[in-house]
Parts: sequence; C-alpha cells; structure tokens
Amino acid sequence: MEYILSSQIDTLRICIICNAQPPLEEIPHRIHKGHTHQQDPLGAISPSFEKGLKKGPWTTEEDRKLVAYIEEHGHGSWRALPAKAGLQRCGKSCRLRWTNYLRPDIIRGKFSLQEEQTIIQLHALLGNRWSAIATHLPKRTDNEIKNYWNTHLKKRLTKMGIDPITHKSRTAVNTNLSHMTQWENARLEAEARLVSRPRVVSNFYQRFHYGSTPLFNKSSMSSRSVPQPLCLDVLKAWQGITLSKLTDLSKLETFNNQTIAVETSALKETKTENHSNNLKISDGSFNTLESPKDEGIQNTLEVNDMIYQDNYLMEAFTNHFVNDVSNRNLDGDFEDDNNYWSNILDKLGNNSSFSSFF
DNA sequence: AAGAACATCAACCGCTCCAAA
DNA sequence: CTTTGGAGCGGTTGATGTTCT
Repeated sequence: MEYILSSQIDTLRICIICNAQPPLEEIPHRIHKGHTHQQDPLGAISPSFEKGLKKGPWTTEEDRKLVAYIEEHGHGSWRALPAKAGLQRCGKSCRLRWTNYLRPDIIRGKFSLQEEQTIIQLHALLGNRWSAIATHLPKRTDNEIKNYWNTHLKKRLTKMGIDPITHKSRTAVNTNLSHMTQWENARLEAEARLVSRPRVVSNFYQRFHYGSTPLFNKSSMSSRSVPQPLCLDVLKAWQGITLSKLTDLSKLETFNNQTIAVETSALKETKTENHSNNLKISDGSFNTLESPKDEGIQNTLEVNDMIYQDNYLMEAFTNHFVNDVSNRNLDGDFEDDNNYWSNILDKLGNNSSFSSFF
C-alpha cells in the first residue's frame, strides 16, 4: 500500500462534508502505509479524563462531525467545541486533529528536496522551534515537520557525520565552539551592544531570534497579503546568494577543510541517464529513485552535502549579519529602509570577508 | 515461519505564554 | 498587580507496519 496522497485526503474530506461513504481503501485512519485497522483500539475511556472523554485514534464518524461543525460554525472556543459538535473528546484533541490532519490547507505525503533543504536550514537557524519552521512551510504542520525531522532528517544527518543539534560536522576541528554556541554568542553580543537602545533591541530580538514579530519587512508586505517574519528574509537572502553563486561550478571546491561536490549542468544530464554511480541531481527538483532502498543512498550523497555546505556558509552569513546589524546606527533602519535587505546583500557581496567564501 | 528489532507518525501530555477579568 | 483559563508548543508515547535474524 502506497502512501495516501493528498488528493485522497481531499476525497475523504469531500465525503465527510457531503456525508457520503468514502471507498474503504481510502479511509486514512492512519496515513502511514499499511495501517488498516478501522476500529479504535483505544476506545476505552481514559482514567485521566473524569468526564469519560475518549482518547486514541479518531474514527471516520468523529472526523465527519468535527469537519462538519467547523465548516459551518468555525472552531470558536476549542473547549466548547466538542459538546456543540457532539464529540466525546476534549477540545485539545479536537484542535490537534483539525490543525494536524483535517485542515483543508495542508498537504501530506513525501517531503520534496526543496522542503527538506528549507527545514534543515531553518533548523540550523531556529533550532527545535517547529512552529516557527512550519510558518515557512505553510502547507505543512509543525507536528509533521517535527516527526519528519526526528524520523528521517536527524538520522540521515547523523549518518553523514553531522551533528543534528549543532549542524556541524563531527570531524570539524577548526573550532571548539558549537554552531549554536557561536550563534548564541554572536546574538548576545549584538544584544549587549544594543542594550542602550531598548526599542531597537526589542525589535531585533523579536524579529530575528523569535521570528514572530510585530514588525515586518515592508517590501514583502507590499507583495503579499500575509506579512512574513524577517528570519525568512534572511533565509531567502541567503538562498538568493547561494543560488546565484553555485549554479554552474564545475569542480570540487574546498572551504574550511570541507569539500563539496558541485555538479555542472552537463554532468547532471549524464547522471540523470546513468544511475550506476548512485549520484543524484542536486537541484532538488525531482526524484529519480527507483526503489525505497535507493532513498538512503540518495540522501547521503551530494544532495545533503550541498545542503550542508549551504548551511555552513549560512552560519557565516548569519553571524556576519548579526555583527552587521549590531554595528549599524539602527534608529529607524528597520522600519524606514525598504531596501534594507537588498542593501545588506549588496554589502555582503562586496564585503571582502564574506565574498571570500565564494 | 516466527518473533525481535526497528521505523513511522498520529495523538497525547505537560508545560508556557498571554490576554482577559 | 494577581489570577485564571484558553491556546499553542515541543517532547514523548504507543499502535502498527516493515525489516531483519
């Protein structure tokens, strides 16, 4: 049984909403392949819930009730929802079921390489702040990202000899400081310098460290209905730099004792046709896997080498960024300079210490 | 063939945050 | 200012499928 696709989930949703009977094979009691039980094995009442509320997997009927109620009334108070919707569940369970599973604006199934790269980069930047990471993958839930990290990405990185916490190669000897220590030190240093300017400190800290913020990048606001936190701008800025710099390099390049493989377009075409060397394309746009077993091979080769080289450079970028910001005269800069980010990029591109990375 | 070990992911738990009273 | 309760977050659990021995 294959993974159930989002289209099948949509089918289920439609069936639920229309009170129609979905095809049995499409009832995703568990989205994961092979799970077939239709009855709730944990139907027993939990002793922790004095009111006799149910725990465990949701039934199709419960899903139908929840979706129907929210479609008609909105969720309102989650605590009050179960009684109104006729569910023997706590509000928390309803909220979780809706946000992680039934909500119409989420996609399920395999993560793309682009999504994986984004998760890894954001994790390097934000740590285990899954909800913050999820805001940059709008069709994925924090729970799904967290699970995917714990079950796939973390193990893969460990296999590659990269510490999934620090995002640093375990063999790296150029420093005793972990990635996060360096990052935190840089941030604290920046904050210390700014401590005499409470307003700016507050803005900087909220916008760059926490990612959720009362202030947003105005240039992004002009083109989107939903304002984006600035940490995403950092990521985008970084991706913009790396994409422009790494598109057509043809040989192995070294950086701080780490070696990366960068493929030419011609080489990519060759490898597309010939899988015998087990190397896959690094552009993240497609998947040439022929069997699940190939995935591990793919996932431990150049794709992630590239991602991690990317991350390593991003670390330098973020550290540089913090120092840059902390050295600026910040009064009004964040709020008034619409070209702030493009200026940063221009500046970094011309900065000798940073341009040497390329 | 059997069962132990591992992988996956939905769901739960406990905690924190924050707004309202 | 303090208390309270709702919402959300991150860590963890446990049921089930898959792979290994």
